[in-house]
Amino acid sequence: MGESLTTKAEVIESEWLGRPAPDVAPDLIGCTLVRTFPDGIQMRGLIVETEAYAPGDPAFHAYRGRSDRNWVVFEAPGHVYVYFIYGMYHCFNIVTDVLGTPSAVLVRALQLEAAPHGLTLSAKQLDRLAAGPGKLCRVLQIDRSHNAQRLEQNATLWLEHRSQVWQQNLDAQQHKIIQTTRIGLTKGMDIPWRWYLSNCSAVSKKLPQSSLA
DNA sequence: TTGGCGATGCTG
DNA sequence: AGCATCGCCAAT
Repeated sequence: MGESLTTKAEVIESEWLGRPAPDVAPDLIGCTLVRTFPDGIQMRGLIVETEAYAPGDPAFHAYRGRSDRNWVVFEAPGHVYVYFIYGMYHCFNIVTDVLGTPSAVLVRALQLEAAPHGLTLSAKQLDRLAAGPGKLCRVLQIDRSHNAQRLEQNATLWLEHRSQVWQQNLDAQQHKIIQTTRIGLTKGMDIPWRWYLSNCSAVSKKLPQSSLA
């Protein structure tokens, strides 16, 4: 009974990520990011907001070619690209598409399954802990030491596919995936490569530039 | 409720 | 100099 609804979480393989970032980014909404800390404790969060960065995109770090910072986004799908910004934040990206084609998805927000150990939080407080790319990295303790690592099961970071229940709810339009323009950019502001889960309080609240007109 | 700005340091 | 950010504080 209920067998079809309790199937084990399926790990996302690099082959699944071997597509253009604007195809992968919406598909990652509803998937789960799993972080294992050095002490073995795991933290899990539903991906609720993503942005795509792809060749020819003036907002992409790789727009002007390979550099010491961005070389990882030219690697095979399934690598992690972490960069440091504004002197105090890290941003976590998933490398997609084929080897040699710079392509990445910025993971902007997670809905955490549980509060970090020792913290007692309301659901609302919990939803704000990883609501934004910098906050996400802070709570998951992701920094440049994770750059160029591979996403695979039992590594420090890996991905799991949408659960059947989540997919069924999406199909039944219990929730929706909204597409908009990206956030915090001075170039490529017209490209609608941001996706987020509707009615989710774990999505970052900031509005894209284009919605200000 | 919204908007402007400072903190902070790496990158090209 | 500019930046794929965030939280504070002032103005509304």
